[in-house]
Amino acid sequence: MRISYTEENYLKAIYQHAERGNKAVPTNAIAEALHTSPAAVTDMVQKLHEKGLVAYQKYQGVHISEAGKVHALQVIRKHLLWEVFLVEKLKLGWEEVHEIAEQLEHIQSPLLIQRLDELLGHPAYSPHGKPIPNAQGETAHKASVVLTSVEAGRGGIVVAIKEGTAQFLQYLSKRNIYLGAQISVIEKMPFDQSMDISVDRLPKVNISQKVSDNILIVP
Amino acid sequence: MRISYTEENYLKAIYQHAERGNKAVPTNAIAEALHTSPAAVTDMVQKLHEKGLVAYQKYQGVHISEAGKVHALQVIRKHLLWEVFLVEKLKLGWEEVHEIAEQLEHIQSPLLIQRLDELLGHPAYSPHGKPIPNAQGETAHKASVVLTSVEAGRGGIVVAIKEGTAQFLQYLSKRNIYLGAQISVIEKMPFDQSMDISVDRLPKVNISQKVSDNILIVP
DNA sequence: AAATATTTTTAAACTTACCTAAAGTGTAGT
DNA sequence: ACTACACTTTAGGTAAGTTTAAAAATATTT
Repeated sequence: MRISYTEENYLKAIYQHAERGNKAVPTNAIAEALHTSPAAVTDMVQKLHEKGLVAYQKYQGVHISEAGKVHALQVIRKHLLWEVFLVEKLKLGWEEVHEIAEQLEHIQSPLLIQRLDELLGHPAYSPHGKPIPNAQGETAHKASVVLTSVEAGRGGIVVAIKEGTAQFLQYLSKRNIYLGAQISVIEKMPFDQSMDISVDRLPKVNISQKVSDNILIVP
Repeated sequence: MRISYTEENYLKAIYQHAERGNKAVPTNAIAEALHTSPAAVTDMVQKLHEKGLVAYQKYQGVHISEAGKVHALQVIRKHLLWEVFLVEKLKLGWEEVHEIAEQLEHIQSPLLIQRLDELLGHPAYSPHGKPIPNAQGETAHKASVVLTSVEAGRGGIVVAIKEGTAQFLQYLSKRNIYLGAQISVIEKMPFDQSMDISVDRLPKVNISQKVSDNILIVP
Protein backbone atom coordinates (compact mmCIF):
# COMPACT_ATOMS: atom_id res chain seq x y z
CA MET A 1 0.00 0.00 0.00
CA ARG A 2 1.41 3.34 -0.98
CA ILE A 3 1.19 6.17 1.51
CA SER A 4 1.49 9.68 0.15
CA TYR A 5 3.60 12.54 1.42
CA THR A 6 0.44 14.17 2.79
CA GLU A 7 -0.89 11.04 4.41
CA GLU A 8 2.44 10.63 6.17
CA ASN A 9 2.11 14.09 7.63
CA TYR A 10 -1.36 13.30 8.93
CA LEU A 11 -0.20 10.03 10.48
CA LYS A 12 2.69 11.75 12.15
CA ALA A 13 0.49 14.50 13.56
CA ILE A 14 -2.08 12.00 14.84
CA TYR A 15 0.57 9.80 16.41
CA GLN A 16 2.29 12.71 18.09
CA HIS A 17 -0.95 14.05 19.47
CA ALA A 18 -1.96 10.63 20.76
CA GLU A 19 1.42 10.25 22.49
CA ARG A 20 0.45 12.47 25.38
CA GLY A 21 -2.97 11.38 26.58
CA ASN A 22 -4.13 8.32 24.65
CA LYS A 23 -7.60 9.66 24.12
CA ALA A 24 -9.20 10.00 20.71
CA VAL A 25 -7.52 12.75 18.71
CA PRO A 26 -10.02 15.49 17.78
CA THR A 27 -10.31 16.68 14.21
CA ASN A 28 -9.54 20.25 15.20
CA ALA A 29 -6.28 19.32 16.87
CA ILE A 30 -5.06 17.71 13.67
CA ALA A 31 -6.18 20.68 11.61
CA GLU A 32 -4.28 23.03 13.88
CA ALA A 33 -1.10 20.95 13.83
CA LEU A 34 -1.08 20.81 10.05
CA HIS A 35 -2.31 24.37 9.44
CA THR A 36 -5.23 23.14 7.44
CA SER A 37 -9.02 23.24 7.77
CA PRO A 38 -11.08 20.83 9.88
CA ALA A 39 -13.01 19.89 6.73
CA ALA A 40 -9.83 18.75 5.01
CA VAL A 41 -9.01 16.64 8.05
CA THR A 42 -12.40 14.93 7.98
CA ASP A 43 -11.82 13.99 4.33
CA MET A 44 -8.38 12.64 5.03
CA VAL A 45 -9.14 10.64 8.16
CA GLN A 46 -11.95 8.91 6.31
CA LYS A 47 -9.42 7.92 3.68
CA LEU A 48 -6.95 6.76 6.31
CA HIS A 49 -9.72 4.75 7.97
CA GLU A 50 -10.41 2.98 4.64
CA LYS A 51 -6.73 2.12 4.46
CA GLY A 52 -6.74 0.74 7.98
CA LEU A 53 -4.21 3.25 9.26
CA VAL A 54 -6.56 4.83 11.79
CA ALA A 55 -9.85 3.98 13.48
CA TYR A 56 -12.40 6.69 12.90
CA GLN A 57 -16.03 7.21 13.82
CA LYS A 58 -17.95 10.35 13.01
CA TYR A 59 -17.77 12.97 15.73
CA GLN A 60 -15.69 10.62 17.89
CA GLY A 61 -12.19 11.62 16.87
CA VAL A 62 -9.38 9.42 15.57
CA HIS A 63 -7.34 6.57 17.03
CA ILE A 64 -4.17 5.51 15.25
CA SER A 65 -4.01 1.79 14.36
CA GLU A 66 -1.06 -0.54 14.84
CA ALA A 67 -0.22 -0.28 11.12
CA GLY A 68 -0.52 3.50 11.27
CA LYS A 69 1.74 3.66 14.28
CA VAL A 70 4.41 1.58 12.59
CA HIS A 71 4.42 3.90 9.63
CA ALA A 72 4.37 7.07 11.72
CA LEU A 73 7.33 5.85 13.74
CA GLN A 74 9.35 5.24 10.60
CA VAL A 75 8.66 8.77 9.41
CA ILE A 76 9.65 10.12 12.81
CA ARG A 77 12.78 7.97 12.76
CA LYS A 78 13.78 9.40 9.39
CA HIS A 79 13.07 12.93 10.56
CA LEU A 80 15.24 12.60 13.65
CA LEU A 81 18.11 10.84 11.86
CA TRP A 82 18.21 13.62 9.27
CA GLU A 83 18.27 16.17 12.09
CA VAL A 84 21.29 14.47 13.60
CA PHE A 85 22.95 14.44 10.19
CA LEU A 86 22.28 18.11 9.58
CA VAL A 87 23.67 19.14 12.95
CA GLU A 88 26.57 16.71 13.26
CA LYS A 89 27.79 16.48 9.69
CA LEU A 90 26.63 19.69 8.05
CA LYS A 91 27.05 21.86 11.15
CA LEU A 92 23.66 23.46 10.81
CA GLY A 93 22.14 25.20 13.81
CA TRP A 94 19.83 23.44 16.18
CA GLU A 95 16.90 25.68 15.14
CA GLU A 96 17.49 25.47 11.39
CA VAL A 97 17.19 21.73 10.98
CA HIS A 98 13.56 21.04 11.75
CA GLU A 99 12.02 22.42 8.61
CA ILE A 100 14.63 20.82 6.37
CA ALA A 101 14.00 17.49 8.09
CA GLU A 102 10.28 17.97 7.43
CA GLN A 103 11.14 17.63 3.77
CA LEU A 104 13.78 14.92 4.09
CA GLU A 105 11.59 12.65 6.23
CA HIS A 106 9.56 11.73 3.14
CA ILE A 107 12.47 10.43 1.06
CA GLN A 108 11.84 6.79 0.27
CA SER A 109 14.78 4.42 0.51
CA PRO A 110 15.22 1.97 3.36
CA LEU A 111 18.84 1.40 2.34
CA LEU A 112 19.59 5.11 2.50
CA ILE A 113 18.23 5.32 6.04
CA GLN A 114 20.11 2.22 7.13
CA ARG A 115 23.39 3.67 5.87
CA LEU A 116 22.67 7.08 7.30
CA ASP A 117 22.06 5.47 10.67
CA GLU A 118 25.42 3.69 10.39
CA LEU A 119 27.25 6.85 9.32
CA LEU A 120 25.90 8.63 12.39
CA GLY A 121 26.78 5.74 14.70
CA HIS A 122 23.20 4.65 15.53
CA PRO A 123 22.33 7.75 17.55
CA ALA A 124 19.79 7.28 20.35
CA TYR A 125 18.70 10.92 20.59
CA SER A 126 18.08 13.79 18.18
CA PRO A 127 19.77 17.17 18.69
CA HIS A 128 16.54 18.25 20.39
CA GLY A 129 16.89 15.35 22.84
CA LYS A 130 14.07 13.27 21.39
CA PRO A 131 14.61 9.51 21.50
CA ILE A 132 15.00 8.02 18.00
CA PRO A 133 12.93 4.89 17.27
CA ASN A 134 14.92 2.00 15.83
CA ALA A 135 14.19 0.26 12.52
CA GLN A 136 11.50 -1.80 14.25
CA GLY A 137 9.85 1.31 15.61
CA GLU A 138 10.90 0.64 19.18
CA THR A 139 11.96 3.47 21.44
CA ALA A 140 13.76 1.73 24.23
CA HIS A 141 14.90 5.07 25.50
CA LYS A 142 13.25 7.39 27.93
CA ALA A 143 12.16 10.86 26.97
CA SER A 144 14.64 13.55 27.90
CA VAL A 145 14.02 16.59 30.07
CA VAL A 146 15.67 19.96 30.23
CA LEU A 147 18.16 20.13 33.11
CA THR A 148 16.53 23.28 34.47
CA SER A 149 13.42 21.27 35.38
CA VAL A 150 15.26 18.62 37.39
CA GLU A 151 14.79 18.70 41.19
CA ALA A 152 17.66 18.79 43.67
CA GLY A 153 18.80 15.27 44.54
CA ARG A 154 17.94 13.91 41.11
CA GLY A 155 20.04 13.63 37.95
CA GLY A 156 20.67 11.73 34.76
CA ILE A 157 22.73 11.32 31.58
CA VAL A 158 23.34 14.15 29.12
CA VAL A 159 21.73 13.23 25.78
CA ALA A 160 21.61 16.52 23.90
CA ILE A 161 22.96 20.05 23.85
CA LYS A 162 20.55 22.56 22.37
CA GLU A 163 22.83 25.41 21.53
CA GLY A 164 25.75 24.42 19.31
CA THR A 165 27.83 27.60 19.30
CA ALA A 166 31.60 27.26 19.72
CA GLN A 167 31.60 29.40 22.88
CA PHE A 168 29.01 27.28 24.58
CA LEU A 169 30.68 24.01 23.66
CA GLN A 170 33.98 25.33 25.00
CA TYR A 171 32.30 26.37 28.21
CA LEU A 172 30.84 22.89 28.60
CA SER A 173 34.12 21.12 27.98
CA LYS A 174 35.76 23.32 30.61
CA ARG A 175 33.16 22.04 33.07
CA ASN A 176 33.59 18.44 31.90
CA ILE A 177 30.07 18.28 30.50
CA TYR A 178 29.75 16.09 27.41
CA LEU A 179 27.21 13.76 25.77
CA GLY A 180 26.89 10.79 28.10
CA ALA A 181 28.11 12.60 31.20
CA GLN A 182 26.37 11.77 34.50
CA ILE A 183 24.93 14.88 36.12
CA SER A 184 23.43 15.15 39.62
CA VAL A 185 21.63 18.27 40.78
CA ILE A 186 22.82 19.13 44.28
CA GLU A 187 21.02 22.37 45.01
CA LYS A 188 18.87 24.90 43.17
CA MET A 189 19.04 28.61 43.87
CA PRO A 190 15.48 29.94 43.67
CA PHE A 191 16.37 33.61 43.24
CA ASP A 192 18.21 33.23 39.90
CA GLN A 193 17.41 29.64 38.98
CA SER A 194 21.10 28.76 38.89
CA MET A 195 22.06 25.31 40.24
CA ASP A 196 24.92 23.46 41.84
CA ILE A 197 25.58 20.21 40.04
CA SER A 198 28.13 17.46 40.16
CA VAL A 199 29.42 15.94 36.93
CA ASP A 200 30.61 12.32 37.07
CA ARG A 201 30.83 12.55 40.89
CA LEU A 202 33.42 15.31 40.68
CA PRO A 203 33.27 18.30 43.06
CA LYS A 204 30.21 20.50 42.53
CA VAL A 205 30.09 23.43 40.13
CA ASN A 206 27.51 26.18 39.69
CA ILE A 207 25.78 26.77 36.36
CA SER A 208 23.37 29.50 35.36
CA GLN A 209 19.85 28.98 34.10
CA LYS A 210 20.99 29.94 30.62
CA VAL A 211 23.29 26.92 30.71
CA SER A 212 20.86 24.42 32.25
CA ASP A 213 18.21 25.47 29.72
CA ASN A 214 20.42 24.14 26.97
CA ILE A 215 21.21 20.74 28.46
CA LEU A 216 18.87 17.77 28.08
CA ILE A 217 19.19 14.68 30.26
CA VAL A 218 17.40 11.39 30.73
CA PRO A 219 16.67 10.51 34.37
CA MET B 1 8.14 32.72 -8.27
CA ARG B 2 7.55 29.32 -6.82
CA ILE B 3 8.35 26.34 -9.01
CA SER B 4 6.73 23.05 -8.08
CA TYR B 5 8.31 19.64 -7.80
CA THR B 6 6.64 18.65 -11.06
CA GLU B 7 7.65 21.80 -12.90
CA GLU B 8 11.24 21.18 -11.85
CA ASN B 9 11.12 17.74 -13.40
CA TYR B 10 9.81 19.16 -16.66
CA LEU B 11 12.48 21.85 -16.74
CA LYS B 12 15.21 19.33 -16.10
CA ALA B 13 13.95 16.99 -18.81
CA ILE B 14 13.68 19.86 -21.31
CA TYR B 15 17.12 21.17 -20.47
CA GLN B 16 18.72 17.77 -20.72
CA HIS B 17 17.08 17.04 -24.03
CA ALA B 18 18.12 20.41 -25.40
CA GLU B 19 21.71 19.81 -24.30
CA ARG B 20 22.48 17.54 -27.21
CA GLY B 21 21.18 19.23 -30.36
CA ASN B 22 19.84 22.67 -29.53
CA LYS B 23 16.75 22.21 -31.63
CA ALA B 24 13.24 22.65 -30.29
CA VAL B 25 12.37 19.86 -27.89
CA PRO B 26 9.32 17.91 -29.14
CA THR B 27 6.37 17.29 -26.86
CA ASN B 28 6.66 13.56 -27.31
CA ALA B 29 10.29 13.46 -26.21
CA ILE B 30 9.38 15.14 -22.93
CA ALA B 31 6.46 12.79 -22.42
CA GLU B 32 8.71 9.80 -22.92
CA ALA B 33 11.41 11.10 -20.58
CA LEU B 34 8.88 11.68 -17.82
CA HIS B 35 6.75 8.60 -18.47
CA THR B 36 3.67 10.71 -18.91
CA SER B 37 1.22 11.44 -21.72
CA PRO B 38 1.84 13.98 -24.50
CA ALA B 39 -1.38 15.73 -23.51
CA ALA B 40 -0.07 16.36 -20.00
CA VAL B 41 3.10 17.81 -21.51
CA THR B 42 1.14 20.24 -23.67
CA ASP B 43 -0.67 21.53 -20.59
CA MET B 44 2.50 21.90 -18.61
CA VAL B 45 4.62 23.62 -21.25
CA GLN B 46 1.86 26.17 -21.71
CA LYS B 47 2.08 26.88 -18.00
CA LEU B 48 5.86 27.09 -18.11
CA HIS B 49 5.58 29.46 -21.07
CA GLU B 50 3.29 31.74 -19.03
CA LYS B 51 5.91 31.74 -16.30
CA GLY B 52 8.65 32.63 -18.75
CA LEU B 53 10.61 29.47 -18.11
CA VAL B 54 10.33 28.15 -21.67
CA ALA B 55 9.43 29.52 -25.10
CA TYR B 56 6.60 27.57 -26.63
CA GLN B 57 4.59 27.79 -29.82
CA LYS B 58 1.91 25.30 -30.74
CA TYR B 59 3.20 22.41 -32.76
CA GLN B 60 6.71 23.92 -32.74
CA GLY B 61 8.19 22.25 -29.69
CA VAL B 62 9.79 23.90 -26.68
CA HIS B 63 12.92 25.99 -26.12
CA ILE B 64 14.14 26.53 -22.57
CA SER B 65 14.59 30.17 -21.56
CA GLU B 66 17.52 31.70 -19.70
CA ALA B 67 15.51 31.72 -16.47
CA GLY B 68 14.45 28.13 -17.06
CA LYS B 69 18.02 27.07 -17.69
CA VAL B 70 19.23 28.70 -14.47
CA HIS B 71 16.63 26.79 -12.49
CA ALA B 72 17.23 23.49 -14.28
CA LEU B 73 20.96 23.77 -13.59
CA GLN B 74 20.35 24.25 -9.89
CA VAL B 75 18.20 21.14 -9.78
CA ILE B 76 20.88 19.22 -11.67
CA ARG B 77 23.52 20.58 -9.30
CA LYS B 78 21.57 19.32 -6.31
CA HIS B 79 21.01 15.95 -7.94
CA LEU B 80 24.70 15.43 -8.65
CA LEU B 81 25.87 16.64 -5.24
CA TRP B 82 23.51 14.20 -3.56
CA GLU B 83 24.84 11.42 -5.79
CA VAL B 84 28.36 12.20 -4.65
CA PHE B 85 27.20 12.16 -1.04
CA LEU B 86 25.42 8.84 -1.42
CA VAL B 87 28.44 7.17 -2.98
CA GLU B 88 31.23 8.80 -0.99
CA LYS B 89 29.67 9.10 2.44
CA LEU B 90 26.99 6.44 2.52
CA LYS B 91 28.88 3.92 0.37
CA LEU B 92 25.92 3.22 -1.85
CA GLY B 93 26.52 1.60 -5.23
CA TRP B 94 26.95 3.62 -8.35
CA GLU B 95 23.72 2.23 -9.82
CA GLU B 96 21.60 2.71 -6.70
CA VAL B 97 22.02 6.42 -6.26
CA HIS B 98 20.20 7.89 -9.24
CA GLU B 99 16.67 7.24 -8.16
CA ILE B 100 17.31 8.38 -4.60
CA ALA B 101 18.86 11.58 -5.94
CA GLU B 102 15.73 12.07 -8.07
CA GLN B 103 13.89 12.59 -4.79
CA LEU B 104 16.59 14.52 -2.95
CA GLU B 105 17.08 17.03 -5.78
CA HIS B 106 13.81 18.71 -4.86
CA ILE B 107 14.70 19.48 -1.25
CA GLN B 108 14.61 23.24 -0.78
CA SER B 109 17.36 24.78 1.30
CA PRO B 110 20.20 26.75 -0.23
CA LEU B 111 22.12 26.53 3.04
CA LEU B 112 21.86 22.75 3.08
CA ILE B 113 23.30 22.53 -0.43
CA GLN B 114 26.08 24.95 0.39
CA ARG B 115 27.11 22.91 3.42
CA LEU B 116 26.78 19.63 1.55
CA ASP B 117 29.05 21.01 -1.15
CA GLU B 118 31.60 21.94 1.51
CA LEU B 119 31.38 18.56 3.25
CA LEU B 120 32.11 16.87 -0.05
CA GLY B 121 35.01 19.20 -0.84
CA HIS B 122 33.38 21.01 -3.79
CA PRO B 123 33.40 18.03 -6.13
CA ALA B 124 33.68 18.79 -9.86
CA TYR B 125 32.23 15.53 -11.12
CA SER B 126 29.47 13.14 -10.10
CA PRO B 127 30.15 9.42 -9.60
CA HIS B 128 28.85 8.97 -13.14
CA GLY B 129 31.46 11.42 -14.42
CA LYS B 130 29.03 14.24 -15.11
CA PRO B 131 30.38 17.74 -14.49
CA ILE B 132 28.62 19.45 -11.55
CA PRO B 133 27.44 23.04 -12.17
CA ASN B 134 28.53 25.52 -9.51
CA ALA B 135 26.18 27.73 -7.48
CA GLN B 136 26.02 30.15 -10.42
CA GLY B 137 25.07 27.36 -12.81
CA GLU B 138 28.39 27.41 -14.61
CA THR B 139 29.98 24.17 -15.71
CA ALA B 140 33.54 25.17 -16.33
CA HIS B 141 34.40 21.55 -16.76
CA LYS B 142 34.41 19.43 -19.88
CA ALA B 143 32.19 16.41 -20.24
CA SER B 144 33.89 13.16 -19.40
CA VAL B 145 34.28 10.15 -21.69
CA VAL B 146 34.70 6.49 -20.96
CA LEU B 147 38.34 5.43 -21.26
CA THR B 148 37.47 2.64 -23.69
CA SER B 149 36.47 5.21 -26.31
CA VAL B 150 39.76 7.16 -26.16
CA GLU B 151 42.08 6.81 -29.19
CA ALA B 152 45.73 5.78 -28.94
CA GLY B 153 47.95 8.81 -28.43
CA ARG B 154 45.30 10.67 -26.46
CA GLY B 155 44.57 10.79 -22.74
CA GLY B 156 43.20 12.81 -19.85
CA ILE B 157 42.47 13.04 -16.15
CA VAL B 158 40.50 10.40 -14.24
CA VAL B 159 37.31 12.00 -12.94
CA ALA B 160 35.13 9.03 -12.01
CA ILE B 161 35.16 5.31 -11.37
CA LYS B 162 31.89 3.62 -12.26
CA GLU B 163 32.18 0.41 -10.32
CA GLY B 164 32.81 0.90 -6.64
CA THR B 165 33.43 -2.66 -5.45
CA ALA B 166 36.32 -3.25 -3.09
CA GLN B 167 38.03 -5.64 -5.48
CA PHE B 168 37.97 -3.15 -8.31
CA LEU B 169 39.23 -0.30 -6.18
CA GLN B 170 42.07 -2.49 -4.92
CA TYR B 171 42.94 -3.42 -8.49
CA LEU B 172 43.05 0.24 -9.44
CA SER B 173 45.26 1.23 -6.55
CA LYS B 174 47.68 -1.55 -7.46
CA ARG B 175 47.98 0.04 -10.90
CA ASN B 176 48.27 3.55 -9.40
CA ILE B 177 44.98 4.67 -10.88
CA TYR B 178 43.10 7.18 -8.73
CA LEU B 179 40.82 10.19 -9.10
CA GLY B 180 42.94 12.93 -10.68
CA ALA B 181 45.51 10.56 -12.21
CA GLN B 182 46.84 11.44 -15.68
CA ILE B 183 46.27 8.59 -18.13
CA SER B 184 47.64 8.33 -21.68
CA VAL B 185 46.49 5.63 -24.07
CA ILE B 186 49.53 4.13 -25.78
CA GLU B 187 48.06 1.37 -27.87
CA LYS B 188 44.71 -0.36 -28.33
CA MET B 189 44.45 -4.07 -29.08
CA PRO B 190 41.60 -4.51 -31.55
CA PHE B 191 41.01 -8.21 -30.94
CA ASP B 192 39.99 -7.93 -27.28
CA GLN B 193 39.68 -4.15 -26.85
CA SER B 194 42.31 -4.18 -24.12
CA MET B 195 44.71 -1.23 -24.06
CA ASP B 196 48.22 -0.27 -23.00
CA ILE B 197 48.16 2.88 -20.94
CA SER B 198 50.63 4.94 -18.98
CA VAL B 199 49.59 6.43 -15.63
CA ASP B 200 51.33 9.63 -14.54
CA ARG B 201 54.11 8.96 -17.11
CA LEU B 202 55.05 5.70 -15.41
CA PRO B 203 55.90 2.61 -17.49
CA LYS B 204 52.96 1.27 -19.45
CA VAL B 205 50.49 -1.30 -18.15
CA ASN B 206 47.81 -3.30 -19.93
CA ILE B 207 44.17 -3.10 -18.86
CA SER B 208 41.18 -5.10 -20.11
CA GLN B 209 38.08 -3.60 -21.63
CA LYS B 210 36.17 -4.45 -18.48
CA VAL B 211 38.51 -2.11 -16.64
CA SER B 212 38.55 0.74 -19.17
CA ASP B 213 34.75 0.60 -19.36
CA ASN B 214 34.64 1.66 -15.73
CA ILE B 215 37.00 4.61 -15.92
CA LEU B 216 35.88 8.07 -16.98
CA ILE B 217 38.35 10.76 -18.00
CA VAL B 218 38.24 14.31 -19.28
CA PRO B 219 40.50 14.96 -22.29
C1' DA C 1 0.61 17.38 -54.93
C1' DA C 2 -2.30 14.08 -52.76
C1' DA C 3 -2.63 10.58 -49.51
C1' DT C 4 -1.14 8.63 -45.46
C1' DA C 5 1.17 8.45 -41.18
C1' DT C 6 2.86 10.71 -37.19
C1' DT C 7 2.80 14.12 -33.87
C1' DT C 8 0.44 17.41 -31.21
C1' DT C 9 -3.45 19.69 -29.31
C1' DT C 10 -8.11 20.03 -27.47
C1' DA C 11 -11.86 18.38 -24.73
C1' DA C 12 -13.91 16.07 -21.04
C1' DA C 13 -13.20 13.79 -17.01
C1' DC C 14 -10.60 11.81 -12.93
C1' DT C 15 -7.66 12.13 -8.52
C1' DT C 16 -5.67 14.31 -4.58
C1' DA C 17 -5.84 17.71 -1.43
C1' DC C 18 -7.54 21.72 -0.27
C1' DC C 19 -11.23 25.67 0.86
C1' DT C 20 -15.71 28.13 2.37
C1' DA C 21 -20.24 28.02 3.91
C1' DA C 22 -24.01 25.68 5.77
C1' DA C 23 -25.94 22.08 8.40
C1' DG C 24 -25.60 18.63 11.93
C1' DT C 25 -23.97 16.68 16.51
C1' DG C 26 -22.41 16.62 21.31
C1' DT C 27 -22.02 18.52 25.65
C1' DA C 28 -21.96 21.74 29.56
C1' DG C 29 -24.65 24.78 32.27
C1' DT C 30 -28.58 26.01 34.00
C1' DA D 1 -34.39 18.49 29.97
C1' DC D 2 -33.33 22.35 27.22
C1' DT D 3 -30.51 25.66 25.26
C1' DA D 4 -26.22 27.59 23.82
C1' DC D 5 -21.92 26.93 22.01
C1' DA D 6 -18.13 24.60 20.28
C1' DC D 7 -16.86 21.06 17.36
C1' DT D 8 -17.45 18.27 13.24
C1' DT D 9 -19.30 16.87 8.94
C1' DT D 10 -21.43 17.55 4.43
C1' DA D 11 -21.85 19.91 0.15
C1' DG D 12 -20.10 22.28 -3.52
C1' DG D 13 -16.14 24.17 -5.64
C1' DT D 14 -10.96 25.14 -6.89
C1' DA D 15 -6.30 23.95 -8.43
C1' DA D 16 -2.60 20.92 -10.00
C1' DG D 17 -1.57 17.26 -12.56
C1' DT D 18 -3.04 13.44 -14.81
C1' DT D 19 -5.76 10.23 -18.33
C1' DT D 20 -8.28 8.78 -22.72
C1' DA D 21 -10.32 9.77 -27.02
C1' DA D 22 -11.03 12.60 -30.78
C1' DA D 23 -9.67 16.44 -33.73
C1' DA D 24 -6.15 19.19 -35.90
C1' DA D 25 -1.66 20.16 -37.67
C1' DT D 26 2.64 18.71 -39.54
C1' DA D 27 5.67 15.33 -41.96
C1' DT D 28 6.53 11.79 -45.02
C1' DT D 29 5.69 8.86 -48.74
C1' DT D 30 4.35 7.91 -53.19
